[in-house]
Amino acid sequence: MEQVGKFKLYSSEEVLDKHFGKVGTPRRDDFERSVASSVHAYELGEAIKKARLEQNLTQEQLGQRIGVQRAQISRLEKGYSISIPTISRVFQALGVTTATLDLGGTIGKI
Amino acid sequence: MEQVGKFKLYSSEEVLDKHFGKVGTPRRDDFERSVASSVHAYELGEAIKKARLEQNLTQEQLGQRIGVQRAQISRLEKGYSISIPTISRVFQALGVTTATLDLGGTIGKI
DNA sequence: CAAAATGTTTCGTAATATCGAAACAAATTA
DNA sequence: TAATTTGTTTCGATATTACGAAACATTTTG
Repeated sequence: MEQVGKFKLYSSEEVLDKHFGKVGTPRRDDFERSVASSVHAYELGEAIKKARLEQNLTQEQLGQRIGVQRAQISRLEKGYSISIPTISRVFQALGVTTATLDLGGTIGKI
Repeated sequence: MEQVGKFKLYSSEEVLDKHFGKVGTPRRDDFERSVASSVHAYELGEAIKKARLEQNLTQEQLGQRIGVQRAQISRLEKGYSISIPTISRVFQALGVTTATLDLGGTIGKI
């Protein structure tokens, strides 16, 4: 692992070892045989939604915290593209300080 | 910590505990007295540059891997805003699978 | 030092993302 | 079930980001 300012960079091996175990272990072998998955904005939206619901907030209420309509929160949760500044604002409003994005595999629209 | 698809969510406390130690320890107390820092695109650019140089690649060569001019790589490393799909493509081209972005504190232009 | 390679910046255009308004849909509550 | 609340979608306007071309600057190499 490597630190650059606030960013930590991991090699593919490090991430795979950590998430699926070393090469030769069952889980890792399963992974190696599988197709690499993509990161989708959808998943990011799911994360936002989950965090919001755990705090029993409506989209309206979350929207008020960052100054947008509930329609906009809906769009973000549905995964219709989202930028880093927006991610920041939303997660900050939810008190979530860090989000880890796995950027490996085939990357689609996010 | 909480997992939502490929995303891990941490509370502010978890992140602070991990990075600076529990409340009461010297490092943490130093942090508590300090001003929360921002995430800047600059740092992300620094991370890209560092990863690129470690592989002895020129901006031209990295650009070829993702199909852009060296001018574009320069801009990304300089931190003139960068989107998630772009982060994905660049880090993937560099073989970096995961980047952790700390989204807490006051977020500036990124 | 001269030439080549590498990195930076500006300009302009194209592609993406933001987001309110307002209609529509689904879920909740009285 | 009727009313209200909550969530979704479309439309259109505005803002932001991507990025080539090309000029300029810096660094490296012969």
